[in-house]
Amino acid sequence: MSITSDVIRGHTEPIILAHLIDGDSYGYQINKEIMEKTNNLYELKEATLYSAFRRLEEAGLILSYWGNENVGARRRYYAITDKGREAYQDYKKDWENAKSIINSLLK
Amino acid sequence: MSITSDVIRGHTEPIILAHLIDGDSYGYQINKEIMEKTNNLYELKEATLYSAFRRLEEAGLILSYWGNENVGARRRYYAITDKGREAYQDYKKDWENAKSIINSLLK
DNA sequence: CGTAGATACATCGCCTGTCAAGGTATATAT
DNA sequence: ATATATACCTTGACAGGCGATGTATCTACG
Repeated sequence: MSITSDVIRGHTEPIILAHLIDGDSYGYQINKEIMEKTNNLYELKEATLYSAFRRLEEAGLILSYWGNENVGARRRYYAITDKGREAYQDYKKDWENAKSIINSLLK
Repeated sequence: MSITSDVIRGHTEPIILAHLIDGDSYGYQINKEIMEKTNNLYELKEATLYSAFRRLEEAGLILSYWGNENVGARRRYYAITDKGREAYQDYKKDWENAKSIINSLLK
């Protein structure tokens, strides 16, 4: 059983940030690793991924630069900023909070 | 710290169903009890609540009837259906699932 | 009596994140 | 040649949440 769009809403950004905490990466790879991590239970759709990158960059939580591959398709790498790390901690608190609220309302 | 709209998305319906499992109720009361249960951390907005009622009723997960109050404002009561109970169990599984997926992606 | 506040329902229209569909380009394998 | 994998990106539709607004009833207060 996979995860629904509604439930995932709002978690895309923290998921990306969490990934970037381990080091710079690029869209295609982030996508693949998330699928692997979840045993294909959750696939971040490309359109969702790229629109999240735009929002994160505009908010100053990540920054991007082109890789200098001389073979294969070009890659746009993303790096998390200090502001991004802070935001991630906030996100995490929100999530812990939301979890306990939702848990208390379902039974 | 309250809960964000994005994170709550998709949980409104199961929250209402969970409430109705304990017995029939009406909008205003459901709203109040949810606030109490969460110590005012989460307030289901009225517009959200009523639109969820419409969806749930249209999907056959709840049904509604007017109370026979002879004083005060009229109340529209809601009751959960068998189909609603089944749907609630599915929702719960989805939630357990989503929780573990999200947890595995944040750290 | 007027008015404020609680109870109770409802709708309209905007906002925002997700995603299906479509597109581009490079490299490798058959 | 053609398919597949890698890698990026945009557009437009969709749906749920919610601010704003409206209605009606009852109680309390001065």
